[in-house]
Amino acid sequence: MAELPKEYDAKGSAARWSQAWTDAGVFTADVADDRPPFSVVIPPPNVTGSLHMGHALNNTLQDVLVRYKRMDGYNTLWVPGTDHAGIATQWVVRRQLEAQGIDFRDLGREAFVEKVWTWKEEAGGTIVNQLKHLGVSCDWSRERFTLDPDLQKAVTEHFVRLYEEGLIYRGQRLINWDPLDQTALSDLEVEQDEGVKGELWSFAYPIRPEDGGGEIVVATTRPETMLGDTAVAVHPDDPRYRHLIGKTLKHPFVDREIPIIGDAILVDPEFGTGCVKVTPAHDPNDFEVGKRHKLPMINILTLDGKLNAEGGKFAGMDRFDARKAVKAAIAELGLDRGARDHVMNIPRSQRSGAIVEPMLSTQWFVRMKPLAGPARSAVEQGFTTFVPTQWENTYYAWLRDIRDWCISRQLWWGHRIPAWYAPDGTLYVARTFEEAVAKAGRDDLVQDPDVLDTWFSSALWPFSVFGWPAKTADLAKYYPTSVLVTGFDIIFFWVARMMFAGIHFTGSVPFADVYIHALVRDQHGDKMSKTKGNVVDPLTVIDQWGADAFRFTLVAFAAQGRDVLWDPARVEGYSKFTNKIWNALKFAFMNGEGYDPNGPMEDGPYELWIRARTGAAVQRVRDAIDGYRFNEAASEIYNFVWGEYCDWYLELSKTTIYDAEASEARKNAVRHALFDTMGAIVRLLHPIMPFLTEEIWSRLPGTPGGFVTTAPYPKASDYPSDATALADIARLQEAVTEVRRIRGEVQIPYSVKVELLVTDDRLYAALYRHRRALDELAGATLKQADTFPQASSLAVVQSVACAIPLPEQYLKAEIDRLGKEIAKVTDDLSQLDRKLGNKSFVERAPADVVEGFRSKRSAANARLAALQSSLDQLQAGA
RNA sequence: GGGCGGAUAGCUCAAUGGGAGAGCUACGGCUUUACACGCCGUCGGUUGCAGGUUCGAGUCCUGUUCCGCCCACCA
Repeated sequence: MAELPKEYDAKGSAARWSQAWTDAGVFTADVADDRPPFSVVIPPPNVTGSLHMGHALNNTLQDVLVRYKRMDGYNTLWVPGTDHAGIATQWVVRRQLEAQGIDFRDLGREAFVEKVWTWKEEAGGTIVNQLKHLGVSCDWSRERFTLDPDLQKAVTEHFVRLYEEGLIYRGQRLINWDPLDQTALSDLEVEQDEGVKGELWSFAYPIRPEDGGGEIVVATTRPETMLGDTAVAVHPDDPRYRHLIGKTLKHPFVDREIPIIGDAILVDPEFGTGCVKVTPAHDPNDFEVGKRHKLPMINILTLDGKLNAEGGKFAGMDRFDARKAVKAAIAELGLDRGARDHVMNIPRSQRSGAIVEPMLSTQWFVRMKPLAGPARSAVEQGFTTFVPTQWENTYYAWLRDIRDWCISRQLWWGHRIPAWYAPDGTLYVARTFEEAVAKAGRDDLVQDPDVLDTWFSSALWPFSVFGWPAKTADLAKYYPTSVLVTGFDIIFFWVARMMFAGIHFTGSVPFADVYIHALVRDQHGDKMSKTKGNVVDPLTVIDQWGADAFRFTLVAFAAQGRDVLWDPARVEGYSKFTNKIWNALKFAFMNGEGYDPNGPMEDGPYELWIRARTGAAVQRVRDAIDGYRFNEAASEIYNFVWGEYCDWYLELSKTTIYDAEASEARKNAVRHALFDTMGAIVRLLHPIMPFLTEEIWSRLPGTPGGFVTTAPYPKASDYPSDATALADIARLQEAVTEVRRIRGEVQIPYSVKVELLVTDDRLYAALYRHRRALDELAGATLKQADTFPQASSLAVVQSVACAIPLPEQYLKAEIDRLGKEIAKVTDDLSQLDRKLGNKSFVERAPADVVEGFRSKRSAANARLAALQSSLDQLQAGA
């Protein structure tokens, strides 16, 4: 038997096996392999990113599925890759340049993009390397980047086709403008800062003297926008103001006359003064009013958030300075009508944090309604299933109320919009410049300077990675993919968009299942964030406890529909699990000398038992993974390994190993069970703990060789059940546990052997076969007896009273124990009596349920009687 | 304003309508020859609250409180 290191070397194993797998190309999928495919595309992390807990959880769960399916005989492919992440990446490089005193704008577009590429080549591999530390089994030969030439082609195709179908249009709309990044944003990229304390400030617009004079009071949270007001609206049925509709106001600062209009949709007469200032170019509601009433739409802001020439004397001021200045100027004119506290939401850019301005702007949009419908019904009809299903409602709700998607971004890093303009402004959308020139019949065309929303390219990921629009073999084999594993935070950003893009362009849903996992939070349930300082770095955890323990922890935490509350104690605990397994292996090695997998074997009851238990565990683990109940899979393996294989089988195996009279065939059978069960364990566990299991597999005698990662996943049918052995060992376990409890409570150390006296012939005969086990596991010597000595402790096994003779010193403790036990059983019994005394229960409950309670009652009765008589006897003697 | 999720042992979490469990912690014992990163045992509960359905509710229904999240244009 080969030498086994004293401890498991997590780091060494990770390095060794990662390399070995790569060298052997075991994760490289063969498109010609005609076994059924199982394919997954990674949610591509930002190329700027570094691995955080969310990535770790996400990729561990994918790896569990992928490794499981690979072992289980599927042609398995996991496509890795990264996302170019427009805004985020542009910022990273922009800041680096700023640190060198360079303004990226001075560099010019081409040079800047060149810089970003250089940076990407140098630093973009960080997250990929970090993923490898986690042990993911991606097919790196198929790694993709969303700006790869092929994927650019796919994005262009996507855009052009949608444009040709009338599903993409260019138009002037009110969009979300980020004055810091100076780009438009989609609705999803804007977050609301909720419950901000602000003020609702009122001022008066004077009514023209020729319209009768007087004033009308309006309120606003953004005073500076009054510079863009082109109307004041009242409710058409409001008796207070009805008569003013059609009259005109004089703007106090700019040379403009403002009509009073009636609008029943905008105005709630109950709110504020019942009069609303209308700024169509800077408020979504007002924009609609502007369209309804054909009002002028006056943009008062520059792209960096200052007042433009329309701002009159406030022109050039920053928007927030202008706010104060406008208020002051109004007050000077005596038009200030006071302010009151007001709690409001402030829209901020998800990326930059800047306060977003609604701004009238010409941008590119995707018409969503026609695309959303099929995406919805595909899920409704079950072509794609969300796990847990509750997320389907979230998905439906978003698609139901969807609005058009603003896809143009005023950035330099990203997919350039395939649209060209002639000098006269005529627009040509084409796949290439040449195609545009051909369409235009001239070559003095200028390409649209904007790039596309990053998510516009991510939407194609499940098929662009396979070469779409080309009809590749990979596309035919691996698309649609089997499952998408992702977090709920990008159901709208990504999942929904992949759904409609996939359905629209390929005619089929991009994945059969969507498994939605939770967020990783800290121990207190708070979101991890750099500002809070509660971020846990996965690489630090891996470094300290090893990737196996880390992955096991993540999987054990991944209960459906629950957030993961990170608790460092759990990793420590599971690192002990790796140690436990290693030591079990060590035990097998120490006693495995002479093992011959093909030699004669004679199984004993314990071998039959562990085989049956293994089969049951295999089935439970398979069921759990099949149902995406990852935490259950982890806990089943944990309990089986620790609670059955180690706690029971290893101990029971000693009865043969240490038995000088046991035959070689018996010993060989035990060695086989030790190694074979370990072989089942490492295969069962491999998807969760890839390195430890590969390390063990490589050393395990009796395996066919090769990697565990390509070994077949255990099947329950390989481990036949055996009802006799199960019942037999259950009885033994009951006896051992009973003796141990008495030892524990009466405080008899194991150094003191006890006798277990049995009068019942059948029980004695049954336990006799296990007398060595009783000795080994409970320190009890089995003896047949006619009567029990007065000074003894009571052990009840299978409702039969047995006795453990006790030296004088333990009798007091035994009396206490019996008292407590009697109280417990009495209580127990009274509940059972109550239940079974209930006529309706006995009549209406299913027979097997009633029968179950009856047998529990008779067991409790027997136990109580035994306890009572034992106590009586002891007290009589005392 | 609408919607979703959660609330179970000190902590983190389980429990197809059939007597509420596990791990960790705590407490007691054990240097038993794989493992003290261990072994054996014990304590610990009005399942947020109030109703209802049912022979039977942590589980289903109604209401309610707290926590978290998502969506939404009230100036």
